[in-house]
Amino acid sequence: MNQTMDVPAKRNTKQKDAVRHALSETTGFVSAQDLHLVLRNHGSTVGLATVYRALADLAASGEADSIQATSVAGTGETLFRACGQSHHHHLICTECGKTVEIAAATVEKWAEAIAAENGFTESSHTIEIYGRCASCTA
Amino acid sequence: MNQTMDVPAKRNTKQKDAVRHALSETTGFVSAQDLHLVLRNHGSTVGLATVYRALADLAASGEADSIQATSVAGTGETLFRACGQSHHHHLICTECGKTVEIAAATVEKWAEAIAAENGFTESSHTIEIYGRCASCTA
DNA sequence: GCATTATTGAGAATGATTGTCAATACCGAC
DNA sequence: GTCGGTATTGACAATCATTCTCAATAATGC
Ligand SMILES: [Zn+2]
Ligand SMILES: [Zn+2]
Ligand SMILES: [Zn+2]
Ligand SMILES: [Zn+2]
Repeated sequence: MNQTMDVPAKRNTKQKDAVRHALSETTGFVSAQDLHLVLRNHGSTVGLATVYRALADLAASGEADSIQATSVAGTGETLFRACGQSHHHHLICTECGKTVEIAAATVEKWAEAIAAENGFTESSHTIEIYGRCASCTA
Repeated sequence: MNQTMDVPAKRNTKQKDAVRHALSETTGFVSAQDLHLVLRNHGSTVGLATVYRALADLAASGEADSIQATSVAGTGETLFRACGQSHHHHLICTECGKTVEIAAATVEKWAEAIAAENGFTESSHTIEIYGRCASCTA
């Protein structure tokens, strides 16, 4: 093996757990800033940078999914959500943020096929569906 | 009609044409900053803010498509590309940026159906496929 | 308990994008 | 073609999300 062991051992901290917990409480996607506010409002003294670091870790380990808030009139912030481990996509309400996880083998195959047809390898994809949920259609 | 005319009449300017032209020259997606550099290197004295404004206009009028550069190790900048008018998606090489426009009625229907099944209306979607093109697979 | 060192938090720094505003250049009217 | 009202421009300041810095703190193994 040529793996120069230099990856710092991870530690469990109250802050990281607090972020994980706060994230699991929310139903839809949230920004790091919003989550930080929620935590502070609950008495936590966690720092903003720490929330960013914790979310980055969760996203890296697959415990959380992240998307870019592009919609309309946004500076494009990153939103996070605690999700199932298996590969899936999202149906998101642009009004209340309600999120439904979507898993469809057919589109996975489609995306894979499109890439292959054009000679692309190591393909990946980004697929999100937006709309206004029943509750918000009033 | 109740349309209080207050939309400022658009004007044609050299700068806007320069941006439009520079954008059409590039084959893949480019950032506003990169496009600004290209223009300056070609002798133009166009300002960065103007390039941003022109690109925003082009994107709004449907003359250009935009995506968020998330991929790997990017601060998430917005990329633009002169595209066909009709609705489509993209297959993008993460290495050289080569872009292929994709149009597939089946996924359009699929996305529409998923939204409807869950009681969502006014649905839209974001679908991009990434990979490494033949030339870059060496 | 103790030493080692990953982690934290406050604030500075960064990078992309947008706002400000006086100077400029379109464009339709004369 | 000239003129005038106003949309547009460009240099720079301002904003916003995110990352970096670094001394202080706390988790882990012994
Ligand atoms: Zn998810
Ligand atoms: Zn997928
Ligand atoms: Zn396109
Ligand atoms: Zn589509």
